[in-house]
Amino acid sequence: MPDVARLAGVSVKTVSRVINDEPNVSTATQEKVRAVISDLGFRRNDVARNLRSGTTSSSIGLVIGDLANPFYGAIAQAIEAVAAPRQFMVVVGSSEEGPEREQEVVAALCRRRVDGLLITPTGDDQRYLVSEIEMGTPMVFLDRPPVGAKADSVVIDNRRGAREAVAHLIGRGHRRIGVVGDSFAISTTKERLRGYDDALAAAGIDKDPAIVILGPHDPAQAEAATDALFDQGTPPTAFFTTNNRTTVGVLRALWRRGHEADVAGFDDFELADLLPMPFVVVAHDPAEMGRQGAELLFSRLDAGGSPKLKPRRVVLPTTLVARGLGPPAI
Amino acid sequence: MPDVARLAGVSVKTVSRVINDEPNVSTATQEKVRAVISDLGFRRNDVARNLRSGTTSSSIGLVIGDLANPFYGAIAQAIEAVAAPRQFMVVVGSSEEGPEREQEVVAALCRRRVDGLLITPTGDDQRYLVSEIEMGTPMVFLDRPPVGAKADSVVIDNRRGAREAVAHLIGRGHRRIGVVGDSFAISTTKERLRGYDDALAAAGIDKDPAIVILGPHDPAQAEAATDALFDQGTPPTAFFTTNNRTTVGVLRALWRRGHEADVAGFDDFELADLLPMPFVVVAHDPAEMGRQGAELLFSRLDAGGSPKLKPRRVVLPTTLVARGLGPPAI
DNA sequence: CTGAAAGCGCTAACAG
DNA sequence: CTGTTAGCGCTTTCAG
Repeated sequence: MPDVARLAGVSVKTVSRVINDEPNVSTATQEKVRAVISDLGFRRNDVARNLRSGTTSSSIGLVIGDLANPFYGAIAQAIEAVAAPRQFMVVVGSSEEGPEREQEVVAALCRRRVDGLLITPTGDDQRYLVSEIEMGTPMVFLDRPPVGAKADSVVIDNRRGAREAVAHLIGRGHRRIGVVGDSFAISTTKERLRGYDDALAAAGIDKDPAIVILGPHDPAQAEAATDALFDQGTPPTAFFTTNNRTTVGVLRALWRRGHEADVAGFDDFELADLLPMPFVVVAHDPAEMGRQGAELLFSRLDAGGSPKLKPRRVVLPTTLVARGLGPPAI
Repeated sequence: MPDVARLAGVSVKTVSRVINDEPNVSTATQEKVRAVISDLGFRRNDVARNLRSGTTSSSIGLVIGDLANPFYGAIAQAIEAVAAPRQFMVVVGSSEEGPEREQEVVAALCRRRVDGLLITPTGDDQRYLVSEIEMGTPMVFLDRPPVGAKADSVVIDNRRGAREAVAHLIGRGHRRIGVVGDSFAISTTKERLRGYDDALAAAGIDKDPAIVILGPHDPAQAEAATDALFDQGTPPTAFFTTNNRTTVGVLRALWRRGHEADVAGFDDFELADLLPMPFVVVAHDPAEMGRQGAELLFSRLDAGGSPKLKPRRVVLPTTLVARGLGPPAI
């Protein structure tokens, strides 16, 4: 920038004025400066700019699980769509590897002084964030609320969605309903299981822990778990699955085995409508989660980031939808 | 940091040494400093740090299309996985809205002084990047090579993959093979179409432009295009589709119409194996594309970013895979 | 082993 | 309309 100033025969401040479209620069000077700028291929350094003005880095951090999972991809996409028009960039870090990684990523993002954080928590303890929150970094939790820290969150009505799904299976005459779900350490799994319990209790059905398998994290593991359920004891006549990964696995196993059971799964997914057997899903809108989370974060930022506004919590609705081909399962 | 120094009774340089694990600090001093740091909740400001040391921001920019598309999601995920162990963050910007947006995002990323760029180009003209490349910003193009600029790229063997797919349809006896594809402005569409032409030519079949529809950008549009092909003139007996979006649309239409034609589609996708009709896909590995692209970028960075190493080009292979249920279509 | 001074590239605050 | 001076928070350089 001093180079530009020298060649244009003006002061650095004038150059600064020109590149920031500030008023009070004569048109002649402007043109001279712009000419030199394009001559030199000069580009403003936003890092230094933000350092000086101190307040904003015009970037938000996104801590998220596997982007290859369309669920997370949709969230990320929606966030970027909200950030872009505001000239904010999104810095992403994967939390998939576990709670330690989550903390590392958050720390790295804070060191870079992102203006705010959007977090899909992995661990079940966010106390490590309280000091950060108190220091005034706005953050919004997506999909799962923070544990041990007060912050905004956007979540799904997990319990109700699960209850409706399982009640639907019961309504179809099932009394022995197995579960194939992701790790119980994940709070959404817990909530969805609570909905399962609710529905059983409401129908006066005793829960049989032997047909509840928690842990499978991808379709292959869920498929194996389903087989295990059939190969020992009295198999379930229907399955409830806690997310799209496990739903896919269970459907695969059932298809292979000749569709021996009904299925109700949490999360909708593409092509669900074209799978060769009927089932139902608890549908919701991941993009809406990203969108609302980002809006929430920006409303905090616009409000000047006073950390003492009480945490807001948005709960997104679910709907039970019939999927798959064949006689509708709803 | 001056605060920390004062309270610890040392100089800022010593604090700097401690937070960077530099040698030559007595254990006693270290402990004193660390104590004050955690007392104050001090966090190193990486922005300022990078400003001074000038060289690296420890971040790479990713300009990519819709992250909600699993194809792009897989790429992004793989890139993050390569960057994370090197302590690099990934700053993402969506290019989906078109070439202008692509340029804006790239400019914003460069102003932030990312160390390198990974780009999935939207436009068909990257001449705007030559000055940036000459200034020494390493960049790698993914999925499509740059036009009008010299840079590394990782692409798929589009032409060969398409040729094999269409040859396969011909081998099954088809001579009237329709195309439903994304915009011809996208270079991958062009290449895949060239493969289609190759296969027809090799079999001595005349191309009928009336059954080649280019433009559909999502499944719904592709579905409508398929219907249009059936509702006017002599319909094709088989379809070639240029990406997973259009494949899904065509399959939807065919299923609705009672599977009146064979299909070969570019790109594999989840659950393809469970769809209720047989078809083939040109499979490849998007994650591998992201991984290799990121590795390429880092190898440039490690090499000090000398812009004059000649551009490398990685071409990823494809395989023809039978998908769907029913009598194998391969 | 430790510190003082200079400065990264830019903008804020105040002059002219 | 334009310029000068300071300084963002840190690291580099060189001197103790």
